[in-house]
Amino acid sequence: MVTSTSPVAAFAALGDETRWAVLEALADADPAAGLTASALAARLPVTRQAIAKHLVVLEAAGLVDSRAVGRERRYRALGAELTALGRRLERIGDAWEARLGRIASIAEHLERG
Amino acid sequence: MVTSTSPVAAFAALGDETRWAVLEALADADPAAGLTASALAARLPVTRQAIAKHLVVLEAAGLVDSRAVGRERRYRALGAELTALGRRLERIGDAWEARLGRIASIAEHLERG
DNA sequence: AAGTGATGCAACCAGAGGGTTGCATATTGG
DNA sequence: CCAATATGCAACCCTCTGGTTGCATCACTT
Repeated sequence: MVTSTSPVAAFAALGDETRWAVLEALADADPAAGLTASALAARLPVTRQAIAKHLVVLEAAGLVDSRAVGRERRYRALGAELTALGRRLERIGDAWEARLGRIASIAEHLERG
Repeated sequence: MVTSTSPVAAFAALGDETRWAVLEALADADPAAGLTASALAARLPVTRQAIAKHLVVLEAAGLVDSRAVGRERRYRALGAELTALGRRLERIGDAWEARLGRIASIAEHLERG
């Protein structure tokens, strides 16, 4: 797990429609090659610079990968990180539900005396 | 599934530390009773009004539940929604990874001739 | 060597958002 | 009925952020 930053940052990163559009475009692209900021800007209705900023956020959140290839920089979507984040959320939710279950069973015991 | 709004809104809601603090406080509380905005404000270092706004966001995102009890309003954390959201994320991540796997296997086939 | 295309950095703008204070309103308890 | 407590609503402030334009830079191609 290379998940460097806090999950909260990752959720904040996922809390923006444009960023999802970027992620989906990256997921659609050839993972081996990746996509450049310019290529993404061609597909989406915002400037290259705006895309670049989103990519910074996504990379800081660990949801995206980049490598320099000559004069361009190729980005890839990291599905595994998304999966890990999802599992984390799932565990937390389950824990909360479990607590609810315990309370319910205690209440049941009390009722029965 | 009562998940009304878009998942993006839910992620945005989860992209704030204070909101996590609120959620955790709610998860710690007795689920049957819940907590009021005032009670939460007593536990956290922000105003009741700030808490109230966060609760609006969390409820709109479907992560929190509320019911009026006399003159007060009790909030509960909905762990199940969190779990569902987590599963969703997991599925998307897995799909992206699967695509990566397909590409890899195609490449392998091509190499073998 | 020169032109072209891609990136990076900086300034700037407008709107959203987290936070506060203040006040009005409603409901409970004596 | 009256006082106390909890909520709701509104205005306001400041920061963050998504977006833009403009310019400098750097690497590939011819």
